[in-house]
Amino acid sequence: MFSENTPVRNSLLAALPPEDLARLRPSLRPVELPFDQTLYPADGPVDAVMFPESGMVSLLATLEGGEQVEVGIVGHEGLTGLPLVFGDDHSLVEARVQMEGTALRIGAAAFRAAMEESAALRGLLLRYALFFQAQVTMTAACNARHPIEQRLARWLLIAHDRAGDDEFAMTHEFLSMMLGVRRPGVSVAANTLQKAGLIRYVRGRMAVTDRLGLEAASCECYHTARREFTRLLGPGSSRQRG
Amino acid sequence: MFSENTPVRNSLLAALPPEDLARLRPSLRPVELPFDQTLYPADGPVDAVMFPESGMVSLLATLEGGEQVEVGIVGHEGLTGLPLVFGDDHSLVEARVQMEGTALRIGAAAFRAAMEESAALRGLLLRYALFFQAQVTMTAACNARHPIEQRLARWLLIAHDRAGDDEFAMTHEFLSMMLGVRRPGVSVAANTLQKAGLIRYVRGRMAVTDRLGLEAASCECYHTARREFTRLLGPGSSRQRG
DNA sequence: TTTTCTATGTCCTGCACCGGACAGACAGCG
DNA sequence: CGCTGTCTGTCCGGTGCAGGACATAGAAAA
Repeated sequence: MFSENTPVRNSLLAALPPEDLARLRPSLRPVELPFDQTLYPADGPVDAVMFPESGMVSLLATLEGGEQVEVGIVGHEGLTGLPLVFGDDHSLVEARVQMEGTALRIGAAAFRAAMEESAALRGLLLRYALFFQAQVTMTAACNARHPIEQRLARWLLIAHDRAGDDEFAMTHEFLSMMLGVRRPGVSVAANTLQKAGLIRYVRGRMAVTDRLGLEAASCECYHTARREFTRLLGPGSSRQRG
Repeated sequence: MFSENTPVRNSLLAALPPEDLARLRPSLRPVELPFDQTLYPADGPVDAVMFPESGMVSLLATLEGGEQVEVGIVGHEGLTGLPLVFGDDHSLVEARVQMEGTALRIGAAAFRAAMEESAALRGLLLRYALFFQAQVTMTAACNARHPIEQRLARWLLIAHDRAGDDEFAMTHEFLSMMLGVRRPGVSVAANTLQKAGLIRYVRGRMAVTDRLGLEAASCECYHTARREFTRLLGPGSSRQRG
């Protein structure tokens, strides 16, 4: 569907052995990820796997009353449609685009076939699934114990990692939904971070001005998840353990 | 290691085709799960998979400062050592026995071999992994939004499911650690549930007296997780989707 | 320019829960 | 029997955040 020489910008695909990637390529179609698009709804069918090349997708649990809580984030380092990796075609959570971008899409049937063909793909995606589990685990602990300001810092770091730019679009209103707190709560926390010189923002534009300071202001959950990512999917992780 | 005719009381093993189970049996050893035993530590190696036949095991994330937050629970319906299912031998979370019981244990190497041999085992355990993910997801949302009383009710229901008895050992102190709240907070919530006639307790003995009422008092998270379990692992779930 | 919309800052009240402390109650043990 | 340890109920002050409201300030539209 696109030239064999086009470099892939999704880390998972990039980590595949060239032959495995080559076999996968004909099934991969580039697609846009427009802001606010729902890739699949909560408690509904999953018809494709997306490998983002840019942008950011949130996974949101929906509670009765309709309120949503973010439990995971996917960018160019991962994939959406995780249930398909497990051989299921149904998702408990909604996948929604939070920063526009592009992705490579593969339909459920083709994906299933590819998984059966390629042991490298299976191993890699299972490691990603384990990382994602770690992310959700840290979110559960974080939601239970950490104050807004630390969670905000964590979220901004994750967004910064995916944005590919120090500046990106982001309102307090939006952040409040992601963190599951009130909007003024975000304003106060963001103000504190801004006064500390870690970020700058005006009307929906957010900029990270002191990355290291922001890391120090966040809870450990960010680092724990990143360390887990590196262990499972970082350089040198493909010669495998168990 | 034990007679081929001994019925297995672990739901996952019981759901295996007889031939697959028979092949697995020689590697399975019955072990005790004494109260408070750590099966594997946080951020440490996982050397075996355990299929509990009774009792209950908590998975606990540890935050800096040493405080622990429960993110998942395993009983006779599941297994511990989930990273081994993903081809990894390391766990971010601690697995600790919270209600004594027994389990069937299989070492990491034998488990790995069994996974390679049996497609049924792989499929089944991947579905369990997906259910477990749902459990952690709901916990993340629940920790973010639900008050102590509802979370307590949810936890008691989960414990009740595993206990195999309407009465079981359970102190407020212990519950407070599991829920990540103060002990008096549990006392107040438990008192409310008791006054409503849903539970009874004295000095470390807890009894569920109105199961349906307790379900009504809990948040939806309990039902959501149970529905997901039924869908993935309940009767008739083995002829597979994707 | 003025109008309108959206994003942000700020204030209020109220509640859930924290951290800490303490007293009563029950159980096991000498 | 009393002693001791553990479990539970309750109260304190304090805080973080909810729910709600309102003012202000950029930005976009007219």
